[in-house]
Amino acid sequence: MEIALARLYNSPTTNVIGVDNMTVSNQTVADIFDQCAKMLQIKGESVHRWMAYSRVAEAIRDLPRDLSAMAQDRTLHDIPGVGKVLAEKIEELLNTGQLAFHQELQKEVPLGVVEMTEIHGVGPKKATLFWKQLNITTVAQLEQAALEGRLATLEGMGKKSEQKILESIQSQKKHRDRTPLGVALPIAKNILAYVLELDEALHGEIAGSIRRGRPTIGDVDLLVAGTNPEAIMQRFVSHGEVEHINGQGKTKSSVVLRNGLQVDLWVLEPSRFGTALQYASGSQMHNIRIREIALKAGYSLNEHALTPINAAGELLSEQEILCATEEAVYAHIGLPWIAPELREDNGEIEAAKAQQLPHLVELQHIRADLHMHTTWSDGSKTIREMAEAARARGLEYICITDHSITSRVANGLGIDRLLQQREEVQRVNAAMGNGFTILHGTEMDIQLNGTLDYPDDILEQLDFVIASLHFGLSQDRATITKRLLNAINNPHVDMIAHMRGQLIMSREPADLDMDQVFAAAQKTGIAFEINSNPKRLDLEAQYARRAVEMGIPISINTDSHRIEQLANLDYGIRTARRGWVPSERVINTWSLERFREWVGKRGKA
DNA sequence: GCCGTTTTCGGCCCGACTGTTTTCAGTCG
Repeated sequence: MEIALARLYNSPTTNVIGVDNMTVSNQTVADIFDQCAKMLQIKGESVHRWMAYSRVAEAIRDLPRDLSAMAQDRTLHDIPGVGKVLAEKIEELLNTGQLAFHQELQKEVPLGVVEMTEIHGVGPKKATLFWKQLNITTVAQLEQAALEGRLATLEGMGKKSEQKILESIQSQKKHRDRTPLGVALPIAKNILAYVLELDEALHGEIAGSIRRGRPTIGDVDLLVAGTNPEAIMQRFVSHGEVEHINGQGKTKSSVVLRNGLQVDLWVLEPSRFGTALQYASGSQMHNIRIREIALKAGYSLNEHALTPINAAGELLSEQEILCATEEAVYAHIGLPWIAPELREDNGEIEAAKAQQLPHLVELQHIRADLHMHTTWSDGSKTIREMAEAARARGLEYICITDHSITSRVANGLGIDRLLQQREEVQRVNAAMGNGFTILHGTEMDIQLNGTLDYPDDILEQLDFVIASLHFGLSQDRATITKRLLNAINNPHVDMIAHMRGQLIMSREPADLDMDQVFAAAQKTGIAFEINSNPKRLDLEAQYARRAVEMGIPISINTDSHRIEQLANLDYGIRTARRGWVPSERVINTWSLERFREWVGKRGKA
């Protein structure tokens, strides 16, 4: 996990004293807790103490509510890992914009030393060594010292270590951030396929955070079952995109690609594939919990096997249990298989124990795509071409939802063209024949003042109405929330698309008051979209989960502007599964009849 | 610092790889 120091420093909340009318974001609290964890670690505090801060930071990042709202409800203790001390620290941050404990720590450990530990190959011990021995307190100073050969003279260091640190600093300058899922997944598939071309590589899986469906990826984890690890590893490191080999062993190797992405490969014999896949899929916190449960059941669990432990606490290695599948791993410790997208230690283990895991939506459950564009606005294909492509992908119905008039750059439709388009939809529908239906809808803009682009008497005539925020996304919280509520409260609007307006790693989400938004949606019965475009993946999983818990319907759509984008549905499904979304709650898994009935009950024919 | 069909204290997962050692510490996942 990387700490975004720049973001933390630039956040006004850390510099302002005595703020009362300023909201401290969840992100800021998480960043400060992460820094506390790092500083405690450098200070040599107990691993359990600093891990407590790190765990809570991670939990806060995945929270679907504002900490400030939770503090008012007195529900901070509901966050796993938050006890008396951390709840008080969160409240201090929310109330004052700063944390005295954090500032005290900074007097003992310079933040530049924390920053050094973010360099690959530099941990708390090395960072402390450079700081205490050479008085180095910034990454720039560390780079200079490495160039001058001063690091190699230290105890426990040598020329090779110095060179590695130098390379890490320089490579980190090129590639600091995480990688979007939409970039990492195709690369992972490509490299895995390349390795599997080798006869000795029997089968494999993409593991890690890609398998869990996270919207951004730190590194790619691959797993291969095979009989000749050396040959498989050699094949792996000889892939054309490999720029640097971090390490190459018999069971694990790690490389860096030309684009800066790190890829790790584990190779195990097929009989151990299940334990290895379970291990490599993570998350770390899920695995810690699973291994604790294994211990209570009398086993030590690692990536190779489940090993029984006798009363004296000794491993009975000769009795180890091999698992070729993940199902076997979970079964041996008394749990049903848990879908990888749920494995974040976010309640999935408790649900598994209670036999209450959700029946998650799958790609093949989807019968319709309710959000796509054509040449009528900014799409590249005609209604007919989009329909044919959707039918070829196995869908039963689609809804054409071109932009409305306010999106002038997207050639948005005025009322006249919207009505003309309806006639063409009817013509193409007839031409398509039985067994496939094209619905006519719109993706209607919500104007800056909250006004909708079409009047109610026009909306009434459409099969399905989407409302979207496309601009003015940096309005203040009260303004943009009111604007969105205006759309949610219109009975003719059936769905809000890509609600928060985020673009992964390039645009922050709008500052919506999500408590108000969810409450309004629960009242009106409107659906929320999970947009499958890998640049959006909006709603994010934690909000999708909250929607499910509140009974708000979900729709998973591609927002396609080109035929190839229809395949993006896979990303939306992964996001929905991370959000614990069961298929019966997804309106486009329903038959056309049921879907029409649902829309009809919302106030239209 | 958290947590509890081992509850208010004593626990809190497990192994691979590298470089510097000469048996292991540090880092990473």
